[in-house]
Amino acid sequence: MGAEAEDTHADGAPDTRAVGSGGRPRRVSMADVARVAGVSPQTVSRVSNGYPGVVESTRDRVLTAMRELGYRPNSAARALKSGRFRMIGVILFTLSTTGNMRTLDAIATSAAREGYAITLIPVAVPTQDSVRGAFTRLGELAVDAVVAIMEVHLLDAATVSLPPGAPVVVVDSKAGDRYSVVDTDQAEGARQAVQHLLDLGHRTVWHVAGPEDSFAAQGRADGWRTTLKGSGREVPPVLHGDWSAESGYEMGLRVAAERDCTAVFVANDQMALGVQRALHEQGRAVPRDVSIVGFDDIPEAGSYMPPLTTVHQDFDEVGRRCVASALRQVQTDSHERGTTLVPTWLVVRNSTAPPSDDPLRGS
Amino acid sequence: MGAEAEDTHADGAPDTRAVGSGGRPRRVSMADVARVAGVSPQTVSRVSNGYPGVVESTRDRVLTAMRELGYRPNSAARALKSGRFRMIGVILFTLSTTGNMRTLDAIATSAAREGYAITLIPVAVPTQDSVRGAFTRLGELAVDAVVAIMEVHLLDAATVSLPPGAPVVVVDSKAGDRYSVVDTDQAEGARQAVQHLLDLGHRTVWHVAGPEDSFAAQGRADGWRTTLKGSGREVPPVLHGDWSAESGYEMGLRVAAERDCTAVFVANDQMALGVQRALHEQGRAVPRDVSIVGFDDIPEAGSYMPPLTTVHQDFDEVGRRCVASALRQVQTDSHERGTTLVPTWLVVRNSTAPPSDDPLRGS
DNA sequence: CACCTCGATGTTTACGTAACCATCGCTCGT
DNA sequence: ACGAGCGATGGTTACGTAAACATCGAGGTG
Repeated sequence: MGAEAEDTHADGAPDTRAVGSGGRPRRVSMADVARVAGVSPQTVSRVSNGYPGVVESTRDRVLTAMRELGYRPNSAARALKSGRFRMIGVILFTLSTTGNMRTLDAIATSAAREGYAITLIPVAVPTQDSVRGAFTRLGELAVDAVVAIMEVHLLDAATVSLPPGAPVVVVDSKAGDRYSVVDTDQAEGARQAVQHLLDLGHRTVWHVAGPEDSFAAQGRADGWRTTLKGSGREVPPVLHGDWSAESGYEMGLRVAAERDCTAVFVANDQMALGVQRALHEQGRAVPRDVSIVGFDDIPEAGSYMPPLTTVHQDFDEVGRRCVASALRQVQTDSHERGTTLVPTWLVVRNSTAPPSDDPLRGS
Repeated sequence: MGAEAEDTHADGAPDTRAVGSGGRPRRVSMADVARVAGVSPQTVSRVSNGYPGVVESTRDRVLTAMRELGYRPNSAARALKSGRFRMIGVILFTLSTTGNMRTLDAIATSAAREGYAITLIPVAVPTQDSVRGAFTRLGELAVDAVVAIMEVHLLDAATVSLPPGAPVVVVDSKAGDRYSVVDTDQAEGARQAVQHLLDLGHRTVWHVAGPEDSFAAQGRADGWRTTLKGSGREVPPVLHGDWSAESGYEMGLRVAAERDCTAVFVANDQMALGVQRALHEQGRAVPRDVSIVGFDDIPEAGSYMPPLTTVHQDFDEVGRRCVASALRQVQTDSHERGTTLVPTWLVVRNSTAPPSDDPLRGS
């Protein structure tokens, strides 16, 4: 429906308003609909918002008039009056990491189900109009709530100033004492990965971590360390990558040089790909010589060579809970704190096996 | 800056307005700033928008008052008055394909540079308030322009009704006769891939395509077919995947069964990963027995085993041109048509080589 | 020296909506 | 039968901003 009013040029009947050069047609307003339907603008408002207290016949008349005129509510006016935008802002540094992207996707889907749209809040992008000496336009973000996918201290330092009073939900951070925090249970995920390798009989497990300033990376490294210590195992030095496959390759070379190493837990699947390649190039077979467990369970993980055993992150659930918390705060005009952890689970594929008795390996 | 006014509760001086339960503090408006600065609201407006015609001393006084009160422009009121939202809507079905995601990222970055934010327009998501018999809230999208990342016929069929009169830019589609279309030069990219393989001495090139309803997939398949025919080569049957590595694996098994096949052009890098694995499992070495060229040049492509030769898509440039066209239309209140193609280039890595003289392969 | 011009600033108004309150007409209870 | 009560609808107003127009004062020109 609505197609017949979609294109004012294509329709048989020419638009009644001036469409001439530059003079925009001035959108159909409630008053127009009210006039055609023979009711007051207020009744149109009630119908438009689905409020009760409008008799069926009147409602039909209004809806017909709306269709006829191609009426569309003016969200600016509505927002001005109601103070609500039906919009959630998502603030992040980059879309180019799988985790951010999938979290965003989940948030958008979940929000849409509640009738909320998503605005991307760009960060640290120098705007051109700064030269005009005016306040930055990006400060006026028309959002009812904000979901930040970043470490809290980065959020604090960010150049955006959040709308005061707007609820904030944070992903990928601690600080549950200040905001509502939703996150994957990084430590538990790491534990699942490490325990799986220990159960297979590996003496210890190496770790290729993400960048040091990432809270997710820290959480996974902590979980790895804690699990090893809890089992009384030796804790090898941490190797830090930057989430990229390329950095995984570099760390993989380091791992390959450690002839003792029979098992590696890699903090994300992209780096795991690089580790696999490095091991392969160095003649160390996966999983015969070295077992690998990744993190994320990206769609491609099942197509690695060999298919990657990895910790599955439930991004959809993270998104759902973010939106749920944000909207709860918006609707009750309250402020939530505390941390919600979303469970992970291990997906066992072919990159892990018991350690072999390879005579090459010393001691 | 702004931190001192960020939290009305924390400050020493209690807010002069009622902050009680539910009664929100009513934001600082231009009138408030004007009163404090001792000027008219209009002058505040001029300063806020960076308009000329305000003397330096007055401007300073206003800016000081703004800072003092923690003033933030009300975008709803601004949009209501000006009719502009400084917002671009991006409409797409899913974020879960690399191409969509990277295009979105590029658009967001490019838009931010111009002071525009991005709203994600979800498609075909059933909303809860449909039960209320009201118009869907998602129809009121507050955007000045729309970028659609999808085939045009899908856009037409989509459940969203675009704001009438708003400029539309389309990616991944033909229909330059109706809209402004920006896209990667799929055919040329395919040509580069196929020509590279032919130049290496391969007799012909097989093709693992994307889904049939994708315009990008069609464009790449057409480019492949045209290049082969142009060189008088045999055109093998097209194999269709769905962009996923898993589907690439399935098609890879089919390719591996074709003992004649020495070269494959795969329509994206994820599927190429699957093809690699299938060939590997079937004992056909890459690139010795079969050469592979992918499409996209995702960051992981260099970490495949072997590193993948692929066609690089310049997503950033696509995003830039989308935003440029959209904003040009917004600012001049015009309607652009025509197609802009963004060049691709071949990135040669290790998955391609001249065909070997493997005796297994018949004549 | 009166007048004109132009730059700086103020005043008025309308943008489209929804909350609030008023009004109107009907039904139900006694 | 008549008023209370209630459901349906209308009238008024304010949300915060920016365009259009008005005003005011200073400096230049004849």
